[in-house]
Amino acid sequence: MEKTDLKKLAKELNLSIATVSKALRDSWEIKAETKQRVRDLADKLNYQPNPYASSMRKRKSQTIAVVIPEIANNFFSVVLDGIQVIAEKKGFHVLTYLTHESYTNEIATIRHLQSGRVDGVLMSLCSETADYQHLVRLKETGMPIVFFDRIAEIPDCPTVTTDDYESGYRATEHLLQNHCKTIAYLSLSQHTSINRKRQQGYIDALKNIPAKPGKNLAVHCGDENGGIMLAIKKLLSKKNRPEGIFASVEKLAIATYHVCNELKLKIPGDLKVISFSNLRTASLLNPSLSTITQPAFDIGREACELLFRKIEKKSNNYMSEHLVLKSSLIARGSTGRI
Amino acid sequence: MEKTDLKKLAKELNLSIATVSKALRDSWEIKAETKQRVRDLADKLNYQPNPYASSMRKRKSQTIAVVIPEIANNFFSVVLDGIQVIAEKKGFHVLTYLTHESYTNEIATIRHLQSGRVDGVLMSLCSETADYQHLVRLKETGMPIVFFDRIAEIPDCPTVTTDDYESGYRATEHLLQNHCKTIAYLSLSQHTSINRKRQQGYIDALKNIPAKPGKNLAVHCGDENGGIMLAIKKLLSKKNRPEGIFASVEKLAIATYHVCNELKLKIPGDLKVISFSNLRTASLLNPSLSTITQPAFDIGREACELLFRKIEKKSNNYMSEHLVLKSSLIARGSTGRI
DNA sequence: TTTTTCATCGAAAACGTTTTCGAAAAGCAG
DNA sequence: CTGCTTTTCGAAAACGTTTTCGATGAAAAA
Repeated sequence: MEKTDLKKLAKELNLSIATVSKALRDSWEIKAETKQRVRDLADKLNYQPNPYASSMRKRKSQTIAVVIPEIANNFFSVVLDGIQVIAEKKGFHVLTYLTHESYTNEIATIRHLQSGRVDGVLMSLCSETADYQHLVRLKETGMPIVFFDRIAEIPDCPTVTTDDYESGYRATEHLLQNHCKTIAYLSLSQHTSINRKRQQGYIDALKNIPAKPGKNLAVHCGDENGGIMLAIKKLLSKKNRPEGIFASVEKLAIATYHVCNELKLKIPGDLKVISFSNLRTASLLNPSLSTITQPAFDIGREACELLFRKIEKKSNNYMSEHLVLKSSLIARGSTGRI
Repeated sequence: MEKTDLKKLAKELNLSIATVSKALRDSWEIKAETKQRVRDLADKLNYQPNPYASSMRKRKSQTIAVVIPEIANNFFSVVLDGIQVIAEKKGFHVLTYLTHESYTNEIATIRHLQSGRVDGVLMSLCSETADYQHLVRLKETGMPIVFFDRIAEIPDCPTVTTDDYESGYRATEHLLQNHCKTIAYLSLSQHTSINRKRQQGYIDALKNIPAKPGKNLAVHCGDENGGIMLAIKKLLSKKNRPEGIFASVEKLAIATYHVCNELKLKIPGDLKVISFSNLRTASLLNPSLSTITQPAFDIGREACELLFRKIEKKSNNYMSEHLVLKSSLIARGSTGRI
């Protein structure tokens, strides 16, 4: 059975292509009875309009792109879930692109997105990205972009983030209250927006709290596994190793657990750990992991809704919302008293 | 700066649209010097060909669809990673669709895929799916489909799976060897291909092993969280509760851990647990979780490569490969002696 | 009756590519 | 200089929609 198109329907019904097209989109120009005839045959022949022809003619693709550093990651995969739910509700399709934390990949992806393949872009920067030229160029073509989590500071671009500064502050405070005298801050890269804010929260907590402040100890580990393990092992092997670790992303906490196993360090006895994390098994770890948990699903939902508002009424160009959702600190065993 | 298209390039260069088009795709018909002129201007004006026009004309979209039950799932997100890597290498785009374990959603998605939006489909069935009509119809339109993990038995459809029967057998055997006299088998649904094979392995292991066989105890929990917790709680509250649990998917093991916490049951003392799982923190759980781990990334990679072979040489219709990768059983604390 | 309006449809021009086919020019052999 | 091939390009027809605009006939208003 070859594909059925408008022409075929038209011939079969003794109508013009134009009439069939209008009937299918329920135009007022077409008589009710004709519409029904058209719909019936369309159903019978299982007609599916060619999305590429339609997209070309209407110059919109009903498609959005999601550009993220990685997918095998609890945070991003849940965000994507939220995005998909909204997109599906709007009848939009979702193309996902992974940068794998590579700036070069990000450039290439963004460059490609100039083609008009998508009507909008949802994006979280890769850890290497320190320059926003490519994103500014994309934005200048009129492409609606919404950033989430790892955002780019670009004028008139909506963002969805969490209260990273406050969370960083509270996490550090939490460690201090649990008697950590020295606290290390772990991150992948110093470039990302989230790192800057979380680290600033960490620094300010160390400064402002009257209890004898641990010294500022920030470690940027890079994003590949070997380097992370090495950096943490080095940190924890020093004779004056920190008493607490604040991991700015989940994989650093996981690595810390593994290193502690290797070095026979007890959590929370020898080392207390808290981490940004969306691990669903945080409470089942040994010991259970204290986390700052971001509302990942809502981030995806809100970012996607923001994007659709941008897509639908481009006129409202003055709109530049910055949505900040709240993360929640959940204290568990890894920061508990011995 | 308005978008640049072939017409604009042609006018600027005093060439025809045809020539510019052919120059950009490096046709032999075009003089080297002309090609260079065209490429230079295209670069300068940042020309990006309109993918929809191109797709319509060439009748191929350079796009594949991935249809999976959920994305916030360690297994599927890693599979997707593998898929993306291959797709990107081939210059293809990836549309993802989530069925959220709903048959209705699956039907709608598959129906839409008849439109020609994609050149091929990678798919894992939702747990409700017991009937393959919609998939057969899609296949009959000539759409290349490759199933992975939860496959549909449809003639001439390549599949990528793991050795589910053997793994089910080995997992059960492992529990028996660790002195479980009664073993419950947990699954989401009895419809899926993986469930049938894993459960059959379980049943045969119970039958074939001479040591006093535990009785066959299969529980199908459904796929929503409340139901799962309830079913497991009911199972473990019975006075003759099983001594071992074989969870056919990760979320059932997680739920089991939570229920055990609630009921004050000790793992592995009161209950031993093994599960199919791609949890990266399995070794860090309390207790560490014995797993059958599937090579998720490779499944994605292989499935995608199979799909591209289907897409590229449709002629080879006789090809109907069934790739079976090996899972690995990793014994950890949850099945250990007390 | 004549003129206007209204309801219903169709012809045709887009949308931006790719590809076929023929034309022109240039080179070469005779 | 003639006939032939080769090189290089352009005209035009697709691909399947959507949309504008005009045509037609019938009903309503004059």
